[in-house]
Amino acid sequence: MPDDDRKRQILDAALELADERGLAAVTMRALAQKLGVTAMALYPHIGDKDGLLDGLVDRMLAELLPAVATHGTPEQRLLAIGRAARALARRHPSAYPLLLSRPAVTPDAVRLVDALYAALLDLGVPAGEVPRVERLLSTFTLGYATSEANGRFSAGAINRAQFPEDQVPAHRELSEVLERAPDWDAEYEADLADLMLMVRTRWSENDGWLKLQALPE
Amino acid sequence: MPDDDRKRQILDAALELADERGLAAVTMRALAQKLGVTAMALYPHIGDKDGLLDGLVDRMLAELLPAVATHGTPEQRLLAIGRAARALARRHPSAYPLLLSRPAVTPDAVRLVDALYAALLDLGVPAGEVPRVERLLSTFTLGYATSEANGRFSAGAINRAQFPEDQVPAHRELSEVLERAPDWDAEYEADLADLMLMVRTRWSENDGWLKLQALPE
DNA sequence: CCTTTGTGATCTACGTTGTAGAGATCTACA
DNA sequence: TGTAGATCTCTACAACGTAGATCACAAAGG
Repeated sequence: MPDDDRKRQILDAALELADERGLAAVTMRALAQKLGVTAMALYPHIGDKDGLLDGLVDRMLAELLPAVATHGTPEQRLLAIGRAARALARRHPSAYPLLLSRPAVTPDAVRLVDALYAALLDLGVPAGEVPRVERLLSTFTLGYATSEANGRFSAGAINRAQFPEDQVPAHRELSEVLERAPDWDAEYEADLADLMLMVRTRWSENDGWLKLQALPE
Repeated sequence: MPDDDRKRQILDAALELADERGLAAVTMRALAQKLGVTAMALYPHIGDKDGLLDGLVDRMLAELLPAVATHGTPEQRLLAIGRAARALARRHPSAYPLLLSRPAVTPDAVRLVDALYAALLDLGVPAGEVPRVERLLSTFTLGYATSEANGRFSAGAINRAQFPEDQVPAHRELSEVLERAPDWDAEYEADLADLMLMVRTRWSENDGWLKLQALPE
């Protein structure tokens, strides 16, 4: 039974490696060298490469956990986690996308989800909808930072010019807006605000204000 | 200058391979064997492995493009694209996550984004906010299917039991709900509905109804 | 007819990856 | 001193992406 402290050392080094040189640079050999051992020395601690990546997910979630607060309004608590998630993504842009692609079932992960459930319940979201809304919010949060990290966003302006403009009328109409480089921090904050508005509008503080209309077929 | 038909043949085979045996099974050698040639024969057509994956992104976006409609209300048009995106993810669960991790700058990609821009403009979203809202919606759509494909969602019930229940009070409160296996189709539809509600609430059909409050610090 | 040209595919080979398997080294307690 | 258990090392292998050189063959020009 390997030492758990050693495992954390390994995961810390792996995360550092990912931060410095990208996820692709996290190879068994490179990681081992950083720790002054052989690649094979890692296996008893982390299982295999997949186990290492799962460990990174845990490691990051643990880093996110302090953002869970018990004081404040439920909305404040949701926002705190949302903001902490983005801060985490900023610190570990290469590793963060792993959160989207690997299920997290560690105690820390469950605790985090529990905090989100609790906040949503406090906000007035009916129990039957809470897990769904949690998935909606966490999916957005993880997807957004993943998109940022992988450059999905920042590649629009390049080849817009090479288009016959009448094929992309909306782009033309928005050309002035599209010139400006977005402020991603402000954008994320605005997104959070909209999502909070959505939750509030839908369920709390306004019973009967709006009824969800049936969606058009 | 290699033949473009050949390139599409290769991409079709690669997508099929990914659908059948997962993205990890899409190796140069395996793909070449499926086509009855050598691995090196692929290079003139697709560049390199990265080019192949970019090609898969294009291939999938092309498959999504027919969902772009010019008739119907803007809301109907947004929903049509959202639903088509999920159908695409169902058809190509292994390859779909690539859409989140690779910028798409092909003509097809721009055309798709243009359709989303146009619908949002028609819905009354102010020009300055349209790109942001497009990113919000597409991020959710891509992230959701990616989460589904990678099993991020369907792993909660397993180890909830092994917890000291007082550490996860919200889970306990929701235990009945969490027992039920979610209907993912219905959930996605409900998410789309909520996001549509968000857009409508925020900008259209209700000027002055709701003012976005400043977010708590 | 032969030759040239060019486009694909092939063959071989290299460095890197994850990891299996066997052995070495060290610690601690009898 | 000897033995047990844990930790690391050494060696080796199959599979990966791909560089470089070669080859097959169809179309075009004389």
